[in-house]
Amino acid sequence: MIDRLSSLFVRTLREDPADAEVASHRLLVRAGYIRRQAPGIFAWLPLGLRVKNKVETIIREEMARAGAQEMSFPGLLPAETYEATGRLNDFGDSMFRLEDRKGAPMVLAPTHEEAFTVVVKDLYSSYKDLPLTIYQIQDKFRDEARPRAGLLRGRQFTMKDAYSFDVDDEGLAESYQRQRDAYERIFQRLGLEYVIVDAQAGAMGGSKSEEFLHATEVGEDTFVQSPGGYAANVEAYVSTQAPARDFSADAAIETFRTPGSTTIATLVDAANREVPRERPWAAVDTLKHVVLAVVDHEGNREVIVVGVEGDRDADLGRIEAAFTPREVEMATEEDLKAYPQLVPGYIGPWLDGRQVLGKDQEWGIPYYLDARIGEGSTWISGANAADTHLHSLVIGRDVVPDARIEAADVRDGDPAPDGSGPVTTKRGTEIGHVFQLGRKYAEALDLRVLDKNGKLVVVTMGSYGIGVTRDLALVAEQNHDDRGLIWPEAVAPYDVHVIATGKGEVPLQVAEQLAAEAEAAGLEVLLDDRPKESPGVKFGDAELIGVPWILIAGRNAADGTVELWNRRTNERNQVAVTEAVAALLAAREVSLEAAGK
RNA sequence: CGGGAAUUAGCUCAGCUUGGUAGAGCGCUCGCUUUGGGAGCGAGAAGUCGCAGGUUCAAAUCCUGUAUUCCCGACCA
Repeated sequence: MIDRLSSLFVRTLREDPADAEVASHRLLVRAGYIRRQAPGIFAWLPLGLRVKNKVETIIREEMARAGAQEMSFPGLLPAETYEATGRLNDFGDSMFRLEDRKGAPMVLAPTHEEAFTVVVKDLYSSYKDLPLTIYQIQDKFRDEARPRAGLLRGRQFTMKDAYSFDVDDEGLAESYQRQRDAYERIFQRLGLEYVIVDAQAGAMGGSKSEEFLHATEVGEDTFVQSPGGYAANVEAYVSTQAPARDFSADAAIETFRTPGSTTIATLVDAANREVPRERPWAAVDTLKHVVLAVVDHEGNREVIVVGVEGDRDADLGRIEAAFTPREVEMATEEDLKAYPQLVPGYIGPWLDGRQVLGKDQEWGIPYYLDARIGEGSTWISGANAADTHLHSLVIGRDVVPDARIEAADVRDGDPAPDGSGPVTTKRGTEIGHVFQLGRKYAEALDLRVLDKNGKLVVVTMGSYGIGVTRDLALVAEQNHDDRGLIWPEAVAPYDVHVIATGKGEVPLQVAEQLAAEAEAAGLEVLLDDRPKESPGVKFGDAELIGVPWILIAGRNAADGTVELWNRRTNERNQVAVTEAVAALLAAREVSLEAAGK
C-alpha cells in the first residue's frame, strides 16, 4: 500500500498550536494526526486514524488470544440503564445527558457495565454458559470538569472495555488473570512502560483491583514505589503506625494562649513563645484537625473531624477511600453552622477534662485519626475556644478516635507496608485497569444462573479497561524529540517514508521504484512525491510525522545510491538503490526484534 | 466550582499605555527562478479585531457586562 503526500489529507503546521501544552498534543496536531473540535473532543485525520487502528488491532489480537469475544454497544443509551445500580447519580454531572423527541431521558455512555450485564442476563441462564468474557472497542463520553492535555483527558475517548462473567470466585480469579496477562502483552507491544499498582482502595476491600500506570510528568495520578518492589496508587498506600509509647509519666493537658494562630506556622510560633521547651516545638508536634463532610448518593451529609500530623496535609483522595462509595469533601459553611462548637483554627477533640469529639461523645461528631498516629503519642491541638490551644494531649489517655484511617499525604521516604524500603512518589497516568467487580452489578441487575445443583446463584463479574486514545497519546509522549514524533514500528502510521528530492526526474523515478518494491515486500509506504517542496520541508515533515524509517532518493539517486535514515537513532547510511529495500527490511528486523524482547 | 491568562487573517502573533477606520511572519493563489535542511524575486486573495451594551465627532484601543479557550488548583484546617 502506498499513500502519496501530494494527495494525502494532511497539513503540517510550522508552529505549535496555541492551545496545546503537552508534547503529545502539540505534535499530534502539528503533524496532522488530530484536530480539536471542542475541549476534550478530537477529530482523527487519516494519519491519526491509521495509528489508532494499529493500537486497536494489537488490542484485538491480544483479546482474541485471551479468549474474549468482541461485540459492540451503542454509545447512546436510555438513562434507565444506569438507574438500577444508582450510577446515574454516581456519575452526576460527568454524564452527558439528553432527551429524545418524546422527552425520554437518554445518556451518552461513560462506561458499559450495566449494558453488558443486562445482555448476558437476557441470553444466558446456566452455569454451563460460563465463563464468558466479552468486550468492545468504542467511544466513551464523560463530561469532565476540566479536560486536559489533549488526548490524555478527553470528554470523548476510545476505550476497550471487557467484562468477565463467572459462576464462582475461582473462575473470576482466572478470568481476571487472563485479562491481566493480556494487558501486559498489549503494553509491551505498544512499547509503553508501565507499573502495575495495587489499587485496592479503602475499607470496603474485598474485590481485587490493579491499575496499570505509565510514569510520566504530565500524569495526574500519584503512585508510590519502593526499591523492594512495592507499588501502589497513593490512595491505596497503607501507612505504618508509630509504635506505642509509655505515657504513664506524661504531664497533664495544659492550655495556652494563641491569639490569631489559625495556621500551623503561627501556632508553632505561639507555642515556642508561650510554652517554650528544650527542643523547640515544630509542626510535627501539632495535631491538625480537618472538618469534612461525607456525602452519599442521595446528598446526605455527615460531618466528621479527621486529625493528621501538623506537618502533613490531609489527602482527601486517600480519606475518601475509607468511605467508598460515599464521597468526601471539605465541610461547607452550612455544615459548620450546625456545629458552632467547632471554632475554625482551634478545633480539637478535648475540652474541659473530657473528650468531646467522637460518635458517642458529647458533640456526636465522628472523630478519626490518621493511621500513622501511635498510641501514647502526645500533641498540641486546638482547645475548642478562640485564641486557645493545648499541649500534652495524649492519644489513648485523653482521647480515643472512632477509628484510624489513611488520611495524611504520602511522602518520599515513607516506609512501604511490606518492609521493602522507603517509597518514592511518582506521577503517572492510568493506562489500564483490571477490576474484580464481584457481584455488585449482577446483584443490582439480577443476573443469576442455575448451578450444577439447580440452584440460582449470582454471577460474579470482572471489568477491564484500556484507554485506547490515551495510550496512543502516551506512546507519542514517550516517543518524540524536539523535531517531532518517533513512532515505534508497532503503531507507526507507515512502515517507511520515501522521499524524492533533488534536481531532475531521476529522484522521483527512483523513489517510485523504491516505494513499489517496499510495497511488494509487504510494507506500508508513505511517498513524498510533492514536486515543488524543498528538501528542507520534506525532511522537516518526515521528522515531524515520525515514521521510523525514511528512504531518501536525492542527489545521489542518479549514481544508484539512496540514503536509509533511522528516525530514532538518526543514523543515516548510503545504500545502493538495488539493495535499499533489502537493507531496510534487515534493519527493520533488527529493530523489531529489539522491541520484542 | 475557585484563581490566573488569553481572544485581532487559515496558523503564530504585534497594534491597545497616548482613540483617528488594520499589520507582520508563516500558510494559500499566480508567474519566473530554485531543489540535501522549512529557498528567492514579483504580483495577489484573505479579518463584522469573541459577543453585547456604554462613553465619544470617532473605539481593536477607554468603561461595563457576557461568552469562549488554555493553564493552575480542587486541600491549609
